[in-house]
Amino acid sequence: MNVTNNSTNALKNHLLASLSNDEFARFQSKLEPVSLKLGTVLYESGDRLDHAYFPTTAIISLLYIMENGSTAEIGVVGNDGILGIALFMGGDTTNSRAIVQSAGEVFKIKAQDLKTEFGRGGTFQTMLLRYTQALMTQISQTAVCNRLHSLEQQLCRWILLSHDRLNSDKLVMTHDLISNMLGVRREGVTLAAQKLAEKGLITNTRGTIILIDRQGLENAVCECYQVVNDEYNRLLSRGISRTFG
Amino acid sequence: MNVTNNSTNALKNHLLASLSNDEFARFQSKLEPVSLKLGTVLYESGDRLDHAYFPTTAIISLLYIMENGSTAEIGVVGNDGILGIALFMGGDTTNSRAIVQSAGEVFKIKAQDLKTEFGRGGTFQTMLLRYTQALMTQISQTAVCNRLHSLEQQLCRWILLSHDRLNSDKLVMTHDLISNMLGVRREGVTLAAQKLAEKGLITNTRGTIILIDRQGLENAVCECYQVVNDEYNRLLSRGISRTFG
DNA sequence: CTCAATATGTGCGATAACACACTTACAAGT
DNA sequence: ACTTGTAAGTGTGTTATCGCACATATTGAG
Repeated sequence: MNVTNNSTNALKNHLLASLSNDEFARFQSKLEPVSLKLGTVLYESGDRLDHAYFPTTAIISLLYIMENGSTAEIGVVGNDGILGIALFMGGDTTNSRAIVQSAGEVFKIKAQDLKTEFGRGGTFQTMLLRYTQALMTQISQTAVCNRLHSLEQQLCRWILLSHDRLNSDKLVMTHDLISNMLGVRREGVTLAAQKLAEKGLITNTRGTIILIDRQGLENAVCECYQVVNDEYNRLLSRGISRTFG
Repeated sequence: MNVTNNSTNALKNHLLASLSNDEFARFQSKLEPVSLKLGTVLYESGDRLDHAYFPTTAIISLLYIMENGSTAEIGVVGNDGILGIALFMGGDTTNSRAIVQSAGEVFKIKAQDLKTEFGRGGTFQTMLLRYTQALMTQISQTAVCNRLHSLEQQLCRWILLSHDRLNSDKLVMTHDLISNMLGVRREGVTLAAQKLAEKGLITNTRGTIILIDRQGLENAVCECYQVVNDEYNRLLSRGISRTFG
Protein backbone atom coordinates (compact mmCIF):
# COMPACT_ATOMS: atom_id res chain seq x y z
CA MET A 1 0.00 0.00 0.00
CA ASN A 2 1.61 3.27 -1.02
CA VAL A 3 1.57 6.58 0.74
CA THR A 4 -0.80 8.20 -1.67
CA ASN A 5 -3.39 5.55 -1.06
CA ASN A 6 -3.01 5.84 2.68
CA SER A 7 -3.43 9.55 2.53
CA THR A 8 -6.46 9.37 0.34
CA ASN A 9 -8.06 6.85 2.63
CA ALA A 10 -7.22 8.86 5.69
CA LEU A 11 -9.28 11.70 4.33
CA LYS A 12 -12.36 9.56 4.65
CA ASN A 13 -12.15 10.50 8.28
CA HIS A 14 -13.90 13.81 8.69
CA LEU A 15 -11.56 15.18 11.31
CA LEU A 16 -8.49 14.46 9.23
CA ALA A 17 -10.25 15.92 6.23
CA SER A 18 -10.72 19.16 8.12
CA LEU A 19 -6.99 19.73 8.54
CA SER A 20 -5.28 22.44 6.55
CA ASN A 21 -2.79 21.33 3.92
CA ASP A 22 0.08 22.22 6.22
CA GLU A 23 -1.35 20.37 9.14
CA PHE A 24 -2.14 17.31 7.11
CA ALA A 25 1.29 17.25 5.53
CA ARG A 26 2.89 17.20 8.98
CA PHE A 27 0.43 14.60 10.14
CA GLN A 28 0.21 12.00 7.48
CA SER A 29 3.57 10.35 8.07
CA LYS A 30 2.46 9.69 11.65
CA LEU A 31 -0.66 7.83 10.57
CA GLU A 32 -0.59 4.09 10.27
CA PRO A 33 -3.50 2.27 8.59
CA VAL A 34 -4.83 -0.75 10.46
CA SER A 35 -7.61 -3.18 9.61
CA LEU A 36 -9.75 -4.20 12.55
CA LYS A 37 -11.90 -7.27 12.99
CA LEU A 38 -15.30 -7.30 14.65
CA GLY A 39 -14.94 -7.60 18.39
CA THR A 40 -11.36 -6.38 18.67
CA VAL A 41 -10.82 -4.50 21.89
CA LEU A 42 -8.76 -1.36 21.36
CA TYR A 43 -8.89 -0.09 24.91
CA GLU A 44 -9.91 -1.85 28.06
CA SER A 45 -11.54 0.17 30.82
CA GLY A 46 -8.82 1.79 32.90
CA ASP A 47 -6.12 1.47 30.27
CA ARG A 48 -3.48 4.09 29.74
CA LEU A 49 -3.76 5.07 26.10
CA ASP A 50 -0.77 4.50 23.84
CA HIS A 51 -2.52 5.40 20.62
CA ALA A 52 -5.48 7.23 19.22
CA TYR A 53 -7.48 6.04 16.23
CA PHE A 54 -9.19 7.80 13.37
CA PRO A 55 -11.76 5.40 11.92
CA THR A 56 -12.47 5.54 8.23
CA THR A 57 -14.65 2.48 7.60
CA ALA A 58 -14.64 0.82 11.04
CA ILE A 59 -17.09 1.65 13.81
CA ILE A 60 -15.94 1.64 17.42
CA SER A 61 -18.29 1.32 20.32
CA LEU A 62 -17.61 2.85 23.72
CA LEU A 63 -18.81 0.44 26.39
CA TYR A 64 -19.05 0.82 30.13
CA ILE A 65 -18.64 -2.38 32.08
CA MET A 66 -20.23 -2.70 35.48
CA GLU A 67 -18.95 -4.73 38.39
CA ASN A 68 -21.54 -7.44 37.77
CA GLY A 69 -20.40 -7.76 34.18
CA SER A 70 -23.35 -6.07 32.54
CA THR A 71 -22.47 -3.55 29.89
CA ALA A 72 -23.94 -0.51 28.17
CA GLU A 73 -22.81 1.64 25.31
CA ILE A 74 -22.34 5.32 25.95
CA GLY A 75 -21.38 6.32 22.45
CA VAL A 76 -20.09 5.27 19.11
CA VAL A 77 -17.20 6.56 17.00
CA GLY A 78 -17.04 6.29 13.25
CA ASN A 79 -15.45 8.20 10.43
CA ASP A 80 -16.86 11.34 11.99
CA GLY A 81 -14.46 11.26 14.88
CA ILE A 82 -11.54 10.02 16.87
CA LEU A 83 -11.06 7.40 19.52
CA GLY A 84 -8.82 8.48 22.38
CA ILE A 85 -9.97 11.95 23.37
CA ALA A 86 -8.60 11.41 26.89
CA LEU A 87 -5.16 12.03 25.40
CA PHE A 88 -5.79 15.68 24.74
CA MET A 89 -8.44 16.23 27.38
CA GLY A 90 -6.09 15.04 30.08
CA GLY A 91 -5.84 12.03 32.25
CA ASP A 92 -4.49 9.71 29.58
CA THR A 93 -6.77 6.87 30.63
CA THR A 94 -10.24 5.83 29.67
CA ASN A 95 -13.17 4.52 31.66
CA SER A 96 -14.74 2.72 28.80
CA ARG A 97 -13.91 -0.31 26.77
CA ALA A 98 -13.46 0.52 23.11
CA ILE A 99 -14.55 -2.39 20.96
CA VAL A 100 -14.90 -2.79 17.22
CA GLN A 101 -18.59 -2.87 16.46
CA SER A 102 -18.17 -3.09 12.72
CA ALA A 103 -15.02 -4.37 11.04
CA GLY A 104 -13.09 -1.94 8.91
CA GLU A 105 -10.13 0.37 8.71
CA VAL A 106 -8.75 2.94 11.10
CA PHE A 107 -5.68 5.14 11.13
CA LYS A 108 -3.57 4.82 14.21
CA ILE A 109 -1.39 7.54 15.69
CA LYS A 110 0.97 7.51 18.64
CA ALA A 111 -0.27 9.22 21.76
CA GLN A 112 2.60 11.70 21.83
CA ASP A 113 2.16 12.68 18.20
CA LEU A 114 -1.48 13.45 18.76
CA LYS A 115 -0.73 15.50 21.85
CA THR A 116 1.93 17.46 20.04
CA GLU A 117 -0.36 18.37 17.20
CA PHE A 118 -3.16 19.28 19.58
CA GLY A 119 -0.76 21.49 21.50
CA ARG A 120 -0.04 23.53 18.39
CA GLY A 121 -3.55 24.91 18.46
CA GLY A 122 -4.96 25.73 15.08
CA THR A 123 -7.80 24.16 13.19
CA PHE A 124 -7.02 20.70 14.40
CA GLN A 125 -7.33 21.63 18.05
CA THR A 126 -10.57 23.42 17.34
CA MET A 127 -11.99 20.44 15.51
CA LEU A 128 -10.96 17.98 18.22
CA LEU A 129 -12.64 20.07 20.89
CA ARG A 130 -15.76 20.47 18.81
CA TYR A 131 -15.84 16.78 18.19
CA THR A 132 -15.56 16.15 21.91
CA GLN A 133 -18.44 18.51 22.46
CA ALA A 134 -20.52 16.60 19.90
CA LEU A 135 -19.62 13.32 21.56
CA MET A 136 -20.79 14.74 24.88
CA THR A 137 -24.13 15.47 23.30
CA GLN A 138 -24.30 11.91 22.11
CA ILE A 139 -23.48 10.54 25.54
CA SER A 140 -25.93 12.87 27.25
CA GLN A 141 -28.71 11.98 24.89
CA THR A 142 -27.98 8.31 25.47
CA ALA A 143 -28.33 8.89 29.20
CA VAL A 144 -31.72 10.48 28.78
CA CYS A 145 -32.86 7.96 26.19
CA ASN A 146 -31.95 5.11 28.52
CA ARG A 147 -34.23 6.61 31.08
CA LEU A 148 -37.19 7.69 29.05
CA HIS A 149 -37.62 5.71 25.87
CA SER A 150 -38.68 2.21 24.95
CA LEU A 151 -36.36 -0.52 23.87
CA GLU A 152 -37.91 -0.54 20.43
CA GLN A 153 -37.20 3.15 19.97
CA GLN A 154 -33.68 2.70 21.18
CA LEU A 155 -33.06 -0.14 18.81
CA CYS A 156 -34.17 2.14 15.97
CA ARG A 157 -31.77 4.77 17.18
CA TRP A 158 -28.96 2.29 17.40
CA ILE A 159 -29.56 0.92 13.91
CA LEU A 160 -29.72 4.40 12.40
CA LEU A 161 -26.58 5.47 14.23
CA SER A 162 -24.73 2.47 12.85
CA HIS A 163 -26.12 2.92 9.37
CA ASP A 164 -24.92 6.51 9.28
CA ARG A 165 -21.38 5.38 9.90
CA LEU A 166 -21.50 2.57 7.37
CA ASN A 167 -21.54 2.40 3.57
CA SER A 168 -23.96 -0.46 3.59
CA ASP A 169 -27.53 -1.31 4.54
CA LYS A 170 -26.29 -4.58 5.98
CA LEU A 171 -25.42 -4.63 9.66
CA VAL A 172 -23.45 -7.72 10.65
CA MET A 173 -24.50 -7.94 14.24
CA THR A 174 -26.07 -10.53 16.51
CA HIS A 175 -28.90 -9.76 18.88
CA ASP A 176 -26.59 -10.74 21.68
CA LEU A 177 -24.04 -8.09 20.75
CA ILE A 178 -26.72 -5.46 20.35
CA SER A 179 -28.10 -6.36 23.76
CA ASN A 180 -24.69 -5.67 25.26
CA MET A 181 -24.61 -2.28 23.62
CA LEU A 182 -28.08 -1.31 24.68
CA GLY A 183 -27.65 -2.77 28.14
CA VAL A 184 -30.71 -5.03 27.87
CA ARG A 185 -31.46 -8.74 27.58
CA ARG A 186 -30.81 -10.57 24.36
CA GLU A 187 -34.46 -11.67 24.24
CA GLY A 188 -35.54 -8.09 24.44
CA VAL A 189 -33.58 -7.26 21.31
CA THR A 190 -35.06 -10.28 19.53
CA LEU A 191 -38.55 -9.09 20.35
CA ALA A 192 -37.90 -5.51 19.34
CA ALA A 193 -36.22 -6.59 16.11
CA GLN A 194 -39.23 -8.78 15.31
CA LYS A 195 -41.54 -5.83 15.72
CA LEU A 196 -39.42 -3.70 13.40
CA ALA A 197 -39.32 -6.54 10.88
CA GLU A 198 -43.12 -6.94 11.04
CA LYS A 199 -43.42 -3.28 10.21
CA GLY A 200 -41.20 -3.85 7.21
CA LEU A 201 -38.42 -1.57 8.41
CA ILE A 202 -35.69 -4.17 8.58
CA THR A 203 -35.09 -7.81 7.85
CA ASN A 204 -33.93 -9.84 10.73
CA THR A 205 -31.85 -12.89 9.92
CA ARG A 206 -29.25 -14.82 11.81
CA GLY A 207 -26.33 -12.53 12.48
CA THR A 208 -27.44 -9.75 10.17
CA ILE A 209 -29.93 -6.98 10.14
CA ILE A 210 -30.65 -5.40 6.79
CA LEU A 211 -32.09 -1.95 6.71
CA ILE A 212 -35.05 -1.78 4.35
CA ASP A 213 -37.02 1.34 5.09
CA ARG A 214 -34.76 4.07 6.35
CA GLN A 215 -37.53 6.66 6.36
CA GLY A 216 -39.75 4.32 8.32
CA LEU A 217 -37.06 3.90 10.93
CA GLU A 218 -36.66 7.63 11.20
CA ASN A 219 -40.37 7.90 11.84
CA ALA A 220 -40.25 5.22 14.50
CA VAL A 221 -37.16 6.47 16.33
CA CYS A 222 -37.27 8.79 19.32
CA GLU A 223 -36.20 12.38 19.02
CA CYS A 224 -32.79 11.51 20.47
CA TYR A 225 -31.48 10.41 17.11
CA GLN A 226 -32.13 13.67 15.34
CA VAL A 227 -30.93 15.83 18.20
CA VAL A 228 -27.54 14.17 18.15
CA ASN A 229 -27.37 14.26 14.38
CA ASP A 230 -28.13 17.95 14.24
CA GLU A 231 -25.48 18.70 16.80
CA TYR A 232 -22.85 16.76 14.87
CA ASN A 233 -23.75 18.64 11.73
CA ARG A 234 -23.71 21.97 13.46
CA LEU A 235 -20.38 21.47 15.16
CA LEU A 236 -18.55 19.50 12.54
CA SER A 237 -20.00 20.54 9.22
CA ARG A 238 -17.06 20.66 6.93
CA GLY A 239 -16.86 24.32 6.16
CA ILE A 240 -13.19 23.64 6.64
CA SER A 241 -12.94 20.80 4.17
CA ARG A 242 -9.99 20.27 1.90
CA THR A 243 -9.17 18.21 -1.14
CA PHE A 244 -6.15 16.02 -1.28
CA GLY A 245 -3.55 17.44 -3.67
CA MET B 1 -18.46 43.75 49.31
CA ASN B 2 -14.81 44.45 48.80
CA VAL B 3 -12.42 42.91 46.35
CA THR B 4 -10.54 40.91 48.91
CA ASN B 5 -13.71 39.23 50.04
CA ASN B 6 -14.71 38.41 46.50
CA SER B 7 -11.34 36.97 45.76
CA THR B 8 -11.28 34.86 48.86
CA ASN B 9 -14.72 33.54 48.10
CA ALA B 10 -13.85 32.86 44.52
CA LEU B 11 -11.12 30.50 45.68
CA LYS B 12 -13.77 28.24 47.10
CA ASN B 13 -14.19 27.13 43.53
CA HIS B 14 -11.63 24.44 42.88
CA LEU B 15 -10.90 25.43 39.32
CA LEU B 16 -10.24 29.03 40.25
CA ALA B 17 -8.13 27.84 43.14
CA SER B 18 -5.95 25.93 40.73
CA LEU B 19 -4.88 29.04 38.86
CA SER B 20 -1.37 30.36 39.26
CA ASN B 21 -0.97 33.69 41.02
CA ASP B 22 -0.45 35.39 37.67
CA GLU B 23 -3.48 33.84 36.12
CA PHE B 24 -5.68 34.58 39.07
CA ALA B 25 -4.53 38.17 39.24
CA ARG B 26 -5.53 38.68 35.62
CA PHE B 27 -8.77 36.87 36.18
CA GLN B 28 -10.22 38.21 39.35
CA SER B 29 -11.33 41.59 38.07
CA LYS B 30 -13.42 39.78 35.48
CA LEU B 31 -15.31 37.80 38.09
CA GLU B 32 -18.61 39.03 39.36
CA PRO B 33 -20.21 37.40 42.42
CA VAL B 34 -23.87 36.54 42.08
CA SER B 35 -26.31 34.96 44.49
CA LEU B 36 -28.71 32.49 42.97
CA LYS B 37 -32.07 31.31 44.21
CA LEU B 38 -33.35 27.76 43.97
CA GLY B 39 -34.90 27.13 40.59
CA THR B 40 -33.21 29.96 38.71
CA VAL B 41 -32.57 28.98 35.12
CA LEU B 42 -29.12 30.10 33.98
CA TYR B 43 -29.27 28.61 30.52
CA GLU B 44 -32.20 27.32 28.57
CA SER B 45 -31.67 24.48 26.14
CA GLY B 46 -30.43 25.90 22.85
CA ASP B 47 -29.28 29.19 24.31
CA ARG B 48 -26.20 30.97 23.09
CA LEU B 49 -24.03 31.44 26.16
CA ASP B 50 -23.19 34.95 27.25
CA HIS B 51 -21.51 34.00 30.49
CA ALA B 52 -19.89 31.14 32.28
CA TYR B 53 -20.27 30.50 36.00
CA PHE B 54 -17.95 29.21 38.69
CA PRO B 55 -20.09 27.97 41.58
CA THR B 56 -18.76 28.32 45.08
CA THR B 57 -21.73 27.42 47.27
CA ALA B 58 -24.49 26.96 44.69
CA ILE B 59 -25.19 23.70 42.88
CA ILE B 60 -26.29 23.75 39.26
CA SER B 61 -28.07 20.89 37.62
CA LEU B 62 -27.78 20.09 33.92
CA LEU B 63 -31.16 18.97 32.64
CA TYR B 64 -32.19 17.59 29.30
CA ILE B 65 -35.75 18.38 28.30
CA MET B 66 -37.58 16.08 25.95
CA GLU B 67 -40.26 17.05 23.46
CA ASN B 68 -42.99 15.66 25.69
CA GLY B 69 -41.77 17.79 28.57
CA SER B 70 -40.18 15.07 30.62
CA THR B 71 -36.75 15.86 31.97
CA ALA B 72 -33.64 14.09 33.17
CA GLU B 73 -30.44 15.27 34.73
CA ILE B 74 -27.20 14.43 32.95
CA GLY B 75 -24.84 15.99 35.44
CA VAL B 76 -24.36 18.41 38.26
CA VAL B 77 -21.88 21.25 38.71
CA GLY B 78 -20.74 22.53 42.08
CA ASN B 79 -17.66 24.21 43.46
CA ASP B 80 -15.64 21.54 41.71
CA GLY B 81 -16.32 22.92 38.28
CA ILE B 82 -17.61 25.41 35.80
CA LEU B 83 -20.87 25.90 34.00
CA GLY B 84 -20.51 26.83 30.36
CA ILE B 85 -17.92 24.48 28.91
CA ALA B 86 -19.43 24.91 25.45
CA LEU B 87 -17.68 28.28 25.36
CA PHE B 88 -14.23 26.81 25.15
CA MET B 89 -15.17 23.49 23.60
CA GLY B 90 -16.81 25.23 20.70
CA GLY B 91 -20.31 25.75 19.49
CA ASP B 92 -21.20 28.42 22.04
CA THR B 93 -24.58 26.90 22.73
CA THR B 94 -25.83 24.29 25.14
CA ASN B 95 -28.29 21.44 24.77
CA SER B 96 -29.20 21.34 28.40
CA ARG B 97 -31.08 23.57 30.75
CA ALA B 98 -28.90 24.76 33.61
CA ILE B 99 -30.99 25.22 36.72
CA VAL B 100 -30.07 26.07 40.29
CA GLN B 101 -30.57 22.94 42.33
CA SER B 102 -29.35 24.44 45.55
CA ALA B 103 -29.30 28.16 46.27
CA GLY B 104 -25.95 29.80 46.77
CA GLU B 105 -23.22 31.86 45.23
CA VAL B 106 -21.47 31.69 41.89
CA PHE B 107 -18.90 33.85 40.15
CA LYS B 108 -19.91 35.00 36.74
CA ILE B 109 -17.56 35.76 33.87
CA LYS B 110 -18.22 37.11 30.40
CA ALA B 111 -18.01 34.60 27.59
CA GLN B 112 -15.25 36.46 25.82
CA ASP B 113 -13.11 36.80 28.92
CA LEU B 114 -13.29 33.08 29.52
CA LYS B 115 -12.39 32.29 25.94
CA THR B 116 -9.46 34.65 26.04
CA GLU B 117 -8.03 33.08 29.14
CA PHE B 118 -8.60 29.58 27.78
CA GLY B 119 -6.80 30.58 24.59
CA ARG B 120 -3.68 31.50 26.54
CA GLY B 121 -3.10 27.87 27.35
CA GLY B 122 -1.39 27.28 30.66
CA THR B 123 -2.69 25.68 33.81
CA PHE B 124 -6.15 27.08 33.40
CA GLN B 125 -6.67 25.50 30.02
CA THR B 126 -5.36 22.21 31.31
CA MET B 127 -7.70 22.30 34.28
CA LEU B 128 -10.73 23.21 32.19
CA LEU B 129 -10.10 20.33 29.83
CA ARG B 130 -9.56 17.94 32.69
CA TYR B 131 -12.73 19.13 34.32
CA THR B 132 -14.60 18.53 31.08
CA GLN B 133 -13.17 15.04 30.98
CA ALA B 134 -14.37 14.43 34.53
CA LEU B 135 -17.81 15.76 33.64
CA MET B 136 -17.94 13.34 30.72
CA THR B 137 -17.31 10.52 33.13
CA GLN B 138 -20.17 11.75 35.25
CA ILE B 139 -22.51 11.95 32.28
CA SER B 140 -21.44 8.55 30.99
CA GLN B 141 -21.92 6.92 34.35
CA THR B 142 -25.35 8.51 34.58
CA ALA B 143 -26.22 6.98 31.23
CA VAL B 144 -25.26 3.53 32.38
CA CYS B 145 -26.83 3.98 35.80
CA ASN B 146 -30.11 5.00 34.20
CA ARG B 147 -30.12 1.76 32.32
CA LEU B 148 -28.93 -0.71 34.90
CA HIS B 149 -29.69 0.38 38.44
CA SER B 150 -32.75 0.71 40.61
CA LEU B 151 -34.43 3.94 41.49
CA GLU B 152 -33.50 3.48 45.12
CA GLN B 153 -29.83 3.18 44.25
CA GLN B 154 -30.02 6.19 42.01
CA LEU B 155 -31.66 8.25 44.69
CA CYS B 156 -28.77 7.35 46.98
CA ARG B 157 -26.34 8.43 44.33
CA TRP B 158 -28.16 11.68 43.81
CA ILE B 159 -28.27 12.49 47.51
CA LEU B 160 -24.57 11.74 47.95
CA LEU B 161 -23.67 13.78 44.90
CA SER B 162 -25.56 16.75 46.29
CA HIS B 163 -24.16 16.31 49.76
CA ASP B 164 -20.61 16.36 48.42
CA ARG B 165 -21.20 19.76 46.90
CA LEU B 166 -22.89 21.19 49.95
CA ASN B 167 -21.71 22.25 53.40
CA SER B 168 -24.80 20.88 55.06
CA ASP B 169 -26.58 17.61 55.73
CA LYS B 170 -29.86 19.31 54.90
CA LEU B 171 -31.08 19.11 51.32
CA VAL B 172 -33.87 21.55 50.59
CA MET B 173 -35.56 19.65 47.84
CA THR B 174 -39.04 18.38 47.11
CA HIS B 175 -39.73 14.91 45.80
CA ASP B 176 -41.17 16.52 42.74
CA LEU B 177 -37.94 18.31 41.92
CA ILE B 178 -35.90 15.20 42.51
CA SER B 179 -38.20 13.26 40.23
CA ASN B 180 -37.47 15.76 37.47
CA MET B 181 -33.76 15.29 37.98
CA LEU B 182 -33.89 11.53 38.00
CA GLY B 183 -36.40 11.40 35.18
CA VAL B 184 -38.91 9.36 37.13
CA ARG B 185 -42.36 9.85 38.68
CA ARG B 186 -42.78 11.86 41.83
CA GLU B 187 -44.44 8.88 43.52
CA GLY B 188 -41.41 6.78 42.74
CA VAL B 189 -39.19 9.20 44.61
CA THR B 190 -41.59 9.23 47.56
CA LEU B 191 -41.44 5.46 47.76
CA ALA B 192 -37.68 5.28 47.43
CA ALA B 193 -37.20 8.02 50.02
CA GLN B 194 -39.48 6.15 52.40
CA LYS B 195 -37.37 3.04 52.05
CA LEU B 196 -34.20 5.00 52.77
CA ALA B 197 -35.87 6.62 55.76
CA GLU B 198 -36.99 3.23 57.09
CA LYS B 199 -33.40 2.10 56.92
CA GLY B 200 -32.44 5.13 58.97
CA LEU B 201 -30.25 6.65 56.28
CA ILE B 202 -32.19 9.89 55.87
CA THR B 203 -35.15 11.73 57.27
CA ASN B 204 -37.83 12.59 54.86
CA THR B 205 -39.95 15.62 55.68
CA ARG B 206 -41.91 18.05 53.62
CA GLY B 207 -39.51 19.83 51.32
CA THR B 208 -36.34 18.65 53.01
CA ILE B 209 -34.24 15.55 53.18
CA ILE B 210 -31.73 15.34 55.98
CA LEU B 211 -28.82 13.03 55.61
CA ILE B 212 -28.35 10.93 58.75
CA ASP B 213 -26.13 8.00 57.94
CA ARG B 214 -23.67 8.90 55.23
CA GLN B 215 -21.81 5.62 55.52
CA GLY B 216 -25.07 3.72 55.23
CA LEU B 217 -25.90 5.59 52.04
CA GLU B 218 -22.50 4.78 50.62
CA ASN B 219 -23.17 1.13 51.33
CA ALA B 220 -26.56 1.30 49.65
CA VAL B 221 -25.48 3.23 46.56
CA CYS B 222 -24.46 1.61 43.30
CA GLU B 223 -20.86 1.61 42.18
CA CYS B 224 -21.51 4.57 39.90
CA TYR B 225 -21.08 7.04 42.72
CA GLN B 226 -17.59 5.98 43.63
CA VAL B 227 -16.41 5.61 40.06
CA VAL B 228 -17.28 9.23 39.33
CA ASN B 229 -15.81 10.41 42.59
CA ASP B 230 -12.52 8.65 41.96
CA GLU B 231 -12.29 10.14 38.51
CA TYR B 232 -12.86 13.65 39.82
CA ASN B 233 -10.17 13.15 42.41
CA ARG B 234 -7.75 11.70 39.93
CA LEU B 235 -8.20 14.43 37.35
CA LEU B 236 -8.69 17.42 39.57
CA SER B 237 -6.81 16.71 42.76
CA ARG B 238 -5.38 19.99 43.74
CA GLY B 239 -1.70 19.30 43.36
CA ILE B 240 -1.80 22.73 41.77
CA SER B 241 -3.49 24.51 44.65
CA ARG B 242 -2.62 27.99 45.77
CA THR B 243 -3.24 30.22 48.71
CA PHE B 244 -4.58 33.71 48.37
CA GLY B 245 -1.93 36.23 49.28
C1' DC C 1 -23.80 -35.18 5.60
C1' DT C 2 -23.53 -34.82 10.22
C1' DC C 3 -22.37 -32.69 14.33
C1' DA C 4 -21.38 -29.02 17.26
C1' DA C 5 -21.60 -24.41 18.05
C1' DT C 6 -24.06 -20.50 17.76
C1' DA C 7 -28.17 -17.53 17.03
C1' DT C 8 -32.80 -16.89 17.42
C1' DG C 9 -37.57 -17.80 19.01
C1' DT C 10 -40.86 -18.67 22.79
C1' DG C 11 -43.19 -19.15 27.17
C1' DC C 12 -43.93 -17.87 31.88
C1' DG C 13 -43.75 -15.93 36.34
C1' DA C 14 -41.59 -12.00 38.86
C1' DT C 15 -40.81 -7.23 39.44
C1' DA C 16 -39.98 -2.36 38.96
C1' DA C 17 -41.78 1.44 37.41
C1' DC C 18 -45.71 3.45 35.19
C1' DA C 19 -50.35 6.35 34.91
C1' DC C 20 -54.01 8.04 37.20
C1' DA C 21 -56.95 9.22 40.91
C1' DC C 22 -57.27 10.47 45.25
C1' DT C 23 -56.35 11.53 50.36
C1' DT C 24 -53.74 13.45 53.95
C1' DA C 25 -50.53 16.62 55.93
C1' DC C 26 -48.23 20.80 56.34
C1' DA C 27 -47.18 25.82 56.20
C1' DA C 28 -47.89 30.58 55.16
C1' DG C 29 -50.88 34.43 54.63
C1' DT C 30 -55.26 36.90 55.52
C1' DA D 1 -58.46 30.31 63.00
C1' DC D 2 -59.31 29.47 58.45
C1' DT D 3 -58.17 29.09 53.89
C1' DT D 4 -55.35 27.93 50.21
C1' DG D 5 -51.66 26.10 47.87
C1' DT D 6 -48.28 22.79 47.90
C1' DA D 7 -45.95 18.47 49.33
C1' DA D 8 -46.29 13.91 50.41
C1' DG D 9 -48.62 9.44 50.97
C1' DT D 10 -51.69 5.70 49.19
C1' DG D 11 -54.24 2.40 46.20
C1' DT D 12 -55.22 0.00 41.90
C1' DG D 13 -54.44 -1.69 37.73
C1' DT D 14 -51.12 -1.73 33.63
C1' DT D 15 -46.97 -2.36 31.17
C1' DA D 16 -42.15 -3.05 29.97
C1' DT D 17 -38.52 -5.48 31.01
C1' DC D 18 -36.34 -9.06 33.52
C1' DG D 19 -34.59 -13.90 34.61
C1' DC D 20 -34.72 -18.34 33.52
C1' DA D 21 -35.61 -22.47 30.92
C1' DC D 22 -35.88 -24.51 26.85
C1' DA D 23 -37.04 -25.28 21.76
C1' DT D 24 -35.77 -24.41 17.13
C1' DA D 25 -33.06 -22.78 13.32
C1' DT D 26 -28.80 -21.78 10.93
C1' DT D 27 -24.02 -22.11 9.89
C1' DG D 28 -19.49 -23.92 9.44
C1' DA D 29 -16.13 -27.55 10.32
C1' DG D 30 -14.93 -32.12 9.82
